[in-house]
Amino acid sequence: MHRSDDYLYDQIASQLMAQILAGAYKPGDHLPSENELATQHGVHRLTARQAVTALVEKGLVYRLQGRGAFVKEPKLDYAIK
Amino acid sequence: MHRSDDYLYDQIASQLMAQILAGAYKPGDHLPSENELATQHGVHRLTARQAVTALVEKGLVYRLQGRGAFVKEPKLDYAIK
Amino acid sequence: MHRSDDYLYDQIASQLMAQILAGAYKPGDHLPSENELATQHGVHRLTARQAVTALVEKGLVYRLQGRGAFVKEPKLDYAIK
Amino acid sequence: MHRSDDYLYDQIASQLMAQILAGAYKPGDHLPSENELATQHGVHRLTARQAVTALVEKGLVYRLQGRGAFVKEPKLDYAIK
DNA sequence: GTGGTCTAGACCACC
DNA sequence: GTGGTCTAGACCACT
Repeated sequence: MHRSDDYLYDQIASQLMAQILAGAYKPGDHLPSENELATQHGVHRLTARQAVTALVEKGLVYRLQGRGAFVKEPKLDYAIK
Repeated sequence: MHRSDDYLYDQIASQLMAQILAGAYKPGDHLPSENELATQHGVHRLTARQAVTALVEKGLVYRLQGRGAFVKEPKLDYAIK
Repeated sequence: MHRSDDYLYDQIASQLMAQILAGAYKPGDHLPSENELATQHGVHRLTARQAVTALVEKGLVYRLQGRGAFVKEPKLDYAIK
Repeated sequence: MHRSDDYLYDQIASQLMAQILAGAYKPGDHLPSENELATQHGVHRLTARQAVTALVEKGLVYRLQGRGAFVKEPKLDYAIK
């Protein structure tokens, strides 16, 4: 098990999650693309991608092929985590 | 959506799954390492890793850091899928 | 049916083909990537991609996933076309 | 406290350090990978890794994730050690 | 022009 | 010696 934020992708994921929870990205909003995230954070696209994947696994966002990643409609459960 | 086996990792995953269901790898058994799978199939380790990840997501195997990947004890649900 | 060079991708393909036949790219050589071709010709990457695809279909080059496109060893048949 | 060169990794580190100070590896140069060092010296990769870590701690080299280890620009301080 | 897959090869964390 | 992360950069599938 690893502590959160030990890794680059965790840091990026945490930051995005904070922005989502703060309402900077609202349900249905388009997240920055993997390329944008990579450029913004100075990492490779795959690392940015891992961050988005982490949020998908947390149930905060979903991806559409060829479209991008979007904020999910909150379900009661992710305020609890 | 993509058809199964369109991709290399799907092919490897399908083959491993078949072997697990056929009993070639039994619950608790150690799967070949990512490096072995990569060598056997002539792919990069990451592609082999994606195959194992697919099986993890299907609930057929689990991973232990520094140890390897192992066949799960079957639960009633994966005969159904 | 369309006349050759009606389309941008045909022009790019023709140019690449000329370079290959002239020996600027030799068998086994790595062609410029789709991104490079797109930038060089000021076109969308998809257009550059179509050019390379045309050469693949002509049998002049082959692609390797994650590697790029390479000039084929000439076989008797492509002098005929 | 241990005497230098009591351990394999110290011997490898000393050797690398000598090569750096002799200019065989110059500032910015890429050191051999951990795997190469392990093979060259017939040791386990972890041992090779410890050697590089020792040089990092001495301030002679730095590591970049996914890239390798590189010789540092000399700063006044490592003549002192 | 996005996300999806793949190659190549490195270091990191753990057993 | 395994899986985990990361870089670099390519092609693939889809909108």
